[in-house]
This record gives sequence, C-alpha cells and structure tokens, in this order.
Amino acid sequence: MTITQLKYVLAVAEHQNFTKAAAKTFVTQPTLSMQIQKLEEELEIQIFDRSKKPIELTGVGRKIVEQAKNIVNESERMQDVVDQEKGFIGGTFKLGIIPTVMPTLLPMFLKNFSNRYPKVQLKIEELNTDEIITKINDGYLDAAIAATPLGQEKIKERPLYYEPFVGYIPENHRLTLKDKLETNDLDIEDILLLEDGHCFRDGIINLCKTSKNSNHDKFQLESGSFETLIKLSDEGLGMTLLPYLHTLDILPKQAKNLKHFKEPSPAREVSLIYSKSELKMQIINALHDIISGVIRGAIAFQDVKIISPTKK
Amino acid sequence: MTITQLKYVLAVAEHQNFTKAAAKTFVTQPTLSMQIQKLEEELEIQIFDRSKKPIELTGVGRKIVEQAKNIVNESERMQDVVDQEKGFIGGTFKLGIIPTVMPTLLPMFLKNFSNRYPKVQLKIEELNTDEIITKINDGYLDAAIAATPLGQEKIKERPLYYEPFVGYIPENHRLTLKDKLETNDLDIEDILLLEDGHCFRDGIINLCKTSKNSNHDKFQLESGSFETLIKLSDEGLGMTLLPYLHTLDILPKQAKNLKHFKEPSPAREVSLIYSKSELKMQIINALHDIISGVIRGAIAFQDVKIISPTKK
DNA sequence: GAAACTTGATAGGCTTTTTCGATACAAGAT
DNA sequence: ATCTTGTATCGAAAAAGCCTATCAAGTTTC
Repeated sequence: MTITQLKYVLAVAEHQNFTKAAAKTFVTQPTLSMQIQKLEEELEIQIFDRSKKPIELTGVGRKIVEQAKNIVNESERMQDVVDQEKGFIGGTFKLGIIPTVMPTLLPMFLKNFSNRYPKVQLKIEELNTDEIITKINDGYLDAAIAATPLGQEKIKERPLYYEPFVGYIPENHRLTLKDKLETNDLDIEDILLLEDGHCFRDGIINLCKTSKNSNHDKFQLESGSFETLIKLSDEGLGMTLLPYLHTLDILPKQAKNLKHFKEPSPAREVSLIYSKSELKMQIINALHDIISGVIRGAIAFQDVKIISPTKK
Repeated sequence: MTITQLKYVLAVAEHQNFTKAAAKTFVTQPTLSMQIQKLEEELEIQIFDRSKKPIELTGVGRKIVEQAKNIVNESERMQDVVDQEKGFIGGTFKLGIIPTVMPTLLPMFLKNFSNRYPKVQLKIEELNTDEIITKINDGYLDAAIAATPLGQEKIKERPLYYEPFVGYIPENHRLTLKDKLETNDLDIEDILLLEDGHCFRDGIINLCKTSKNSNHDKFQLESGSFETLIKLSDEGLGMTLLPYLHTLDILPKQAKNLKHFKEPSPAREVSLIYSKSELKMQIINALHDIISGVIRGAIAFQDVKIISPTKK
C-alpha cells in the first residue's frame, strides 16, 4: 500500500469516474485502474462497485476512503512540519467565505495578505455555510470565514470580530420615529431577510426568536442580496437588518434610514474556521493575524461598534 | 515520500544505527542509507545528524519522526478496517503484563484465547508499569495488563477485575489474634513490599498513605517475588500483603497465616490498557472478552471477593 | 601508531514497479 | 445497429527499489 495509491482512491471516490480522476491526479486512466486493482488485491477486498453506473463505493469502500483520508492528511502534514521549521509560509490554500461577509471583508485584507505572504496562492470561493461545513470536513477547503458558533464536532472556530446589526427602517415605518432600536422592537413578521442557507438569516432568526419567540413560518419575503433587500424595504415591504460593515458604502439617501441598536447591540460572530486536523496551521495563523490586524485598524478608523476578540 | 521510507526512518531513529535498523527492516544497509537520503532531499531538510557518534536526530528530525509515527500508525489501521469488515481476527499482537499479575492471570486465559483466536500470534512480555507505559506510547506494545489508574494522557484503560489484598501475618505478629484486618491496622513500617517499579507496591503505598499518612522513607525491606516475601515474613521481619489470586496456590502451612480484610477490602484495579490510537481494536476487544469471561468463571468457582467490572 | 574494526556513503547492475499509449471490451444512449 | 462513454488489458519504456561490492572516516586495539 502506498500513499500514491490512496490518493488515487480518493480521487476516484470523489469524481466517481476513473477518467476524470486520472486527469485530476495527472496520470493516465490505465494507471489508475491498475493501481487501484493492486490495492484491492493487496487488501483482498473490493473498494469500488464497478457494476453501478456512476461507479460507487462498496460498504467497506467508504470506510477505506475514510481511513485513506486520514493517512493522506497525516502525510501532508509532514510538509507542514518542515515548513514550520523553516519558517516558510507558502503553497496553495483554499478559503471559503460566506456571501454576506465576502464583499466587505475580502477587500480589506486580500491585498495586505498577498503582499505579506507572496508565496501563498490563495484560492477563494464564495460558499454558504452548509457548503463550507461539508467542504471543510472532506478536506476540499483548508479554512473558511463564516458566522459562528456552528457547533460542529470536527471544526474549530477562531473568532475574528463581532459585527453588530444595523436596522434599515424605510419611511413611514412604525419604527421611523425611534431614535435607537431595541431588540424587543423586532417583529419577525415585519423583517425582510436573506434567502435560506445564508447564515446571516440564521443569525437574525435566533435574534428574533430569543426576543419574541415567534415561529418561522410567516416570513413575507426573502432575497439574495442586501441591495435588493434595501430596495424592497424602500417599497414599503418592511424593515430589514444589515451587518454593520455593509452600511458603510450605502447610498447617502438611504443612509438616513439606518438606525442603530441601543447597546448592547445584537451582533454576529464572524470566525475563521478550519478542520480539527489542523493542516496548514501556519497559513491559518497568518490569515488570522492579517485579518485581525485590518479589523483592528478598521475599528479605530471608523467606529467602535465592531469588537475584535483579540482586543479584549 | 513513501510509507516505506517513513518506516525506515523510524527504524533508524529507534536503533540509532543504520546497520541494525537495516536488519530489523529486512533490507540491506545501503538501501536504508539511500532511501533516507532521498526523503531528506525531498523534504529538503536533515533528519539525522550523522556527525554524532551514535547517530542522532536533528531538531526537526524529532518532529518528523513523530509525524512519521502518526502516518505509519494510520496506515497500519487500514488493515484493521479490512479485518474488521471480514470479521478476521489475526496477526501478531504484543501484550505486556506486570510481574505481579503475570503468573496468576496468564494461565487462566492464554489457552482459552489461543483456541478461540488461533490466527492471533500473541507475544507476551513481562514488564513493569513504567516500561509498559513507554512501550505502549511508542507503539512497541499493542496492549498491556497493569494496575490502574495510571492517569496517562495517551493511554486508555479498560478494567478487567478488582483484586483484593490479603494480609499475610506471620506467627507472633501483633495482628495474629485479629480475626479480620482493617485498613487502619496497617503500619507502613511493618510491611514487606516488592521492589520499586512494581506497581503492586505503589498500590500498597497509596493504601497506607490514605490510612495513616506515613512517609515512604522507612521501608525496612524490599524484594522481588511473593515467595521471598512470605519467607522473609516467616522469619519475623514483618507482615506482608498479597493479591488475592496469589493466595490460592500457597503452601497449606502458610495458608493459615493469611488474614482477609473486613469489607470493603482494599483492592487493586487490574485493567487492559492500550494506546488511544486504538490500533488492532478487534484483538483488544477479543482479549477483553476472553479475560473477562475467565475472571467471571473464576469468581463463581472460587469466591466472591473479586469484582468483575462487567458484572456491575 | 599501525592494523583491525565499525559504520555510513557510494557505485554499478539487476529486478520489480510504475507509467504510458494503444487498444479491447462492456453497457447505455441514440 | 451504431455511437458514446467509460473501464480493463497489453506491451514497452521509464523509473524506482534493492542488492553486492567497495570506499571512506572515525574508533579501537594491541
């Protein structure tokens, strides 16, 4: 049994297709076929069920793939050990970011990070929370930025900052005359939220639930971007809630509709999350440092509403 | 990087000698030299410091060896996965047993186990507790039987039975006339114990400490076997304590000097212990089942003084 | 202090393994 | 029936792994 063979198995298991897996692993398909057959012979057990149309894992196959992931993970960590020793920070790194954080946070740290760690090739993908959890667990992502806590067994969370919510109250709304919002003012029937799967919505729902204990079934409208949400709100369809950083580049004529919460303001925790296997920790640490740094900078420059956990 | 190379590294690290490591891994010394050089080239780092007289690991070398152990362990677990699937219980298995348990417990289960699991080649070694801990941690032993709790971070303990202590009170001893012993009767100055390193002694010391809070510095005598201990005791050098199972095959003329404790009798916990990496769990489970079984049998047949944890 | 011994590195050659390209084969889809 | 899609097989070439023999450097022995 070789590490190479295990990587081949993982590739085939992932793509459910020898030919595609071969392309991904930069070998020819016959090579894959033979090596996997050899492994199956050595273990004296079938890993794949080739009779199924898209090729499938057998029962043991699934367990073998799990174990193969462990072995390959551990073997990749060998390079980490060496890199750490040399103080070398580099290689490719896949980072997932949830949609409601991506446009505000990414511009703040990306250039900074690339300059500081030019040998790291960051590959960033916008993914929602569910996708992120899945892809961290099967090793596709090295880390991600998401709203926490997630309560995931295999995932570690390192808070980056606490971002307060700001109300967007259209004209002629029942709350228009209030100076500051309070959690108790919120009525789930009256708030426009983002579509399902966006963790931002989950955050709000919890907020409303704890304040008024209403049920989820009666949301009036859902949408995919805050711009749309604001426009719908302007149309008189209800108020909405925006994460603080999103309110910084809003149109002036809309900015007047923003209404902050009384302290303590409801907020979401945004964290850097990664698998407990702790691969590529040097890069994860580097990311955390850079992002914490720019967030602290942004806080000083803009406002004190965002709380950096490292500032406590 | 291959698993084979990592095994070579581990062998050299263990023996601090290429030639010996080569013999252990069943290859020639040049093969080892070359493969390790190849790995060092690939990682671009020195693993061994060949200038030192007995060859030594470099700083990173130690970390690399640690990681190599992880990888090799995980890779060996692949066979476990397959074996488990097939219901196959076999292979070689190294079991350590502490000296004060070996002669009484081993005969009780060994034949039984070999018959039930003929494909397992048990290699049993008598080792004291310290040696066992070390050798479980570096993977030399697959499991061991020892007095617990050990409080070891990386070791799991699964209790097999609770063995009460029985006093051996020679003639004309101050306790000769007592019918049953009590913990408070024990005086550390007056008890013959086994030599240092035997966990049995640790057990007793704790016993005495809790009962009378005496210090350790004044033991009068120490020795290596219970037979010797009994003879010394007969010579009037003090009482001694024996684990219950050892009292079953004592000479008749000495058996009259045995004195049991009042319930609850002080006892030692004897456990099957193994690394948290949980390699070869099928065999460990099999061992636990067999030993628990014979212990339950022995209890029913002989006495109720031994408590089986699985009986609770 | 020279010869013998230890012990790891190196060289050359043989064997096995891995890989590739070409091709055969099987099963659905058209 | 033919085409398409996808895996297995074959033979040759390349690569890797291992062995024997030998070298080199440091130690020990007498």
